[in-house]
Amino acid sequence: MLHSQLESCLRECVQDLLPDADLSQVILLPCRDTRFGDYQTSSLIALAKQRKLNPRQLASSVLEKLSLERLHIKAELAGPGFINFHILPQAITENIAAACQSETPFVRRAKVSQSVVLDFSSPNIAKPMHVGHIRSTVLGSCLARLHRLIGNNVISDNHIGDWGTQFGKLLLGWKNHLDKVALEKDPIGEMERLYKLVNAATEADETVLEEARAELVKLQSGDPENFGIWQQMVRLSQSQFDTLYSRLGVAFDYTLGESFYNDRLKGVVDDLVAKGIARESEGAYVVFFDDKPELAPHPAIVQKRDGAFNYASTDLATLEYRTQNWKPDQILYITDGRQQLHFKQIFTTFNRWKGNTHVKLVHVWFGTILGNDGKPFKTRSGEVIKLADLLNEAEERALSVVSEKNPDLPEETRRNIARVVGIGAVKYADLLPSRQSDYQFSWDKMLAFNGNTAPYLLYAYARIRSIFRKNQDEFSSSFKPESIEDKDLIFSTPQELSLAKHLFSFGITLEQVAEDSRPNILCNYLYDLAGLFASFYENCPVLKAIDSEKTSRLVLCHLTAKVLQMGLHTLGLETLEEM
RNA sequence: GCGCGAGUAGCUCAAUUGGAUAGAGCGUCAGCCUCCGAAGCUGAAGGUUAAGGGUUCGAUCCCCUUCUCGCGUACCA
Repeated sequence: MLHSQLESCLRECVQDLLPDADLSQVILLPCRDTRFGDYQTSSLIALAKQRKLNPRQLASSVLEKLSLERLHIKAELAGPGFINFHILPQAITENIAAACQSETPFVRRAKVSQSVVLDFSSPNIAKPMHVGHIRSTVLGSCLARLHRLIGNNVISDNHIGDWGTQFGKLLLGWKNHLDKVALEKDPIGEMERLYKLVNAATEADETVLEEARAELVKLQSGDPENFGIWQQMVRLSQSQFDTLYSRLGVAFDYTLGESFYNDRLKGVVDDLVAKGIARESEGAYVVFFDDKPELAPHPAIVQKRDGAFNYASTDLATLEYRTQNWKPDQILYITDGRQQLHFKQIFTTFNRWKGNTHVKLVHVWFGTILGNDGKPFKTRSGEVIKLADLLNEAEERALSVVSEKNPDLPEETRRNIARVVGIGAVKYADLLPSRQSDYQFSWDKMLAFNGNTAPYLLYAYARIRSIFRKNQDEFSSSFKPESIEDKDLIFSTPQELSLAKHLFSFGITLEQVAEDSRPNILCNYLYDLAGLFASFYENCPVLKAIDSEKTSRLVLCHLTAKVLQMGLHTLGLETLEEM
């Protein structure tokens, strides 16, 4: 990989000159403004400053020591102490030819494979998955794919909400008001109806609430009848989840819900109390954070006054289980930003409880999806939007667009295109905004065929595939990328050069995404790639070119398609041969 | 009150975490189909990055003050 080779060279030079320098501070990045060069480092300015050296002088001594002939890169000193690097033509052909040999071109596998646990999606039993589950599910599965692609070891775990006080009301409703026909037809809808029914009744009548509590206590103490009903509710819900996950192309290695940790909760709290981490306060067991100013006003309850456990105790038990059984290097929790305080409490408590385990705990939080009015996205009547309805509408809208643009395609083909485009558009629209900000949901923007959208990227891919179909039909020539050598290649137009160089940055982009769990960086990279391809496509005829020019352009098409496909798959999108 | 976010072109959003002249899409205006998919491409106009101060070679980004909005803040997750 050109970038990492160059960065290593740079670091070696710095080490020779300043043996005690922290090399992780020496960073090489693709140039923002390509007029200056292809790669740039500004690290030497900072380094010189720390040591009270003249930045330009330091940069110039580094420059003298750098020998880049082997890499075919030209370097120059600029401004207050930048070094700009220009990729020479030989480096481009060599690296493009090398990429042709790879199954995953331009991707750099991790030197040391990390073990990463991802906690995402986490829907609740007996409730429909709704718009609020999109971001966690889409972002989480994207990160899982990303870590696998760059060579990490991934364990995804769906921590479903299958235990809690709501089951008292559900059980009461199930026993007294269950409509078996409705349950058959729409299990989640029926369970939701039961919950709402009983919930309303409890508000009107105190005794109903008592009955519900009694059912909950029976469930918790292992009453066979209630346990059996609960199992049914879990099974019915899980099958609905599975339907949605399959539409979304999402899979989990484990589904260990809250109930899995039931029999560990008491032990967790006992241990916390024994170690002096939690203590009794106002009847509850509570962890205080007096030594941490930001958390001092926010103690965490690990066992409620009525003796019940809550999500803090469950999350601690879960964390203990995961670290003991899976020994991960990192655990990523992909949830709503509103849980920031909760996870700060959990992480702090866990570190105090288990000492300094090496596991890195990260709360990957995200903002809210808003409607056109800038308020949380709801239906007109104020209801939460169900995920299934959202996906249906996305596919319907996509189908009507495809049918309008391409009426001659058979219906089955159009439906498949609509599926890929519709679901892809939902996912892409969710991953594109920087995750910590809220974003405004818009069908029109999402399914537009221009701008930074899924359809635009899928279109770029489909156009490339169309070139290869035509190449075979009309020219009956077969194209074998694996037999390409650098001497077969020549790139001369600015469009070819920009496109080729942008391909080189795929690997570093993936690493940046993994570093901060920010897929929008990948979205923007792919959008730029598609844009560069589009202008290459306008300016550089492929099939009409001859000899090495044609080969070179076919290679660029091939690698662009490959990178687009890898990138889109990482985001969770399928690709289409035609659309 | 405290904490976490957000405030960037008319609108919706970016900006490689301190880099050189802040970028896209929509909308507006002007061009490009006897040419591999026009679902595309090229160009123009549009900015005191909420306001003010500070740090330095350099600030949308870091620090301080102020304003506006969202979320969280002892027993729901």
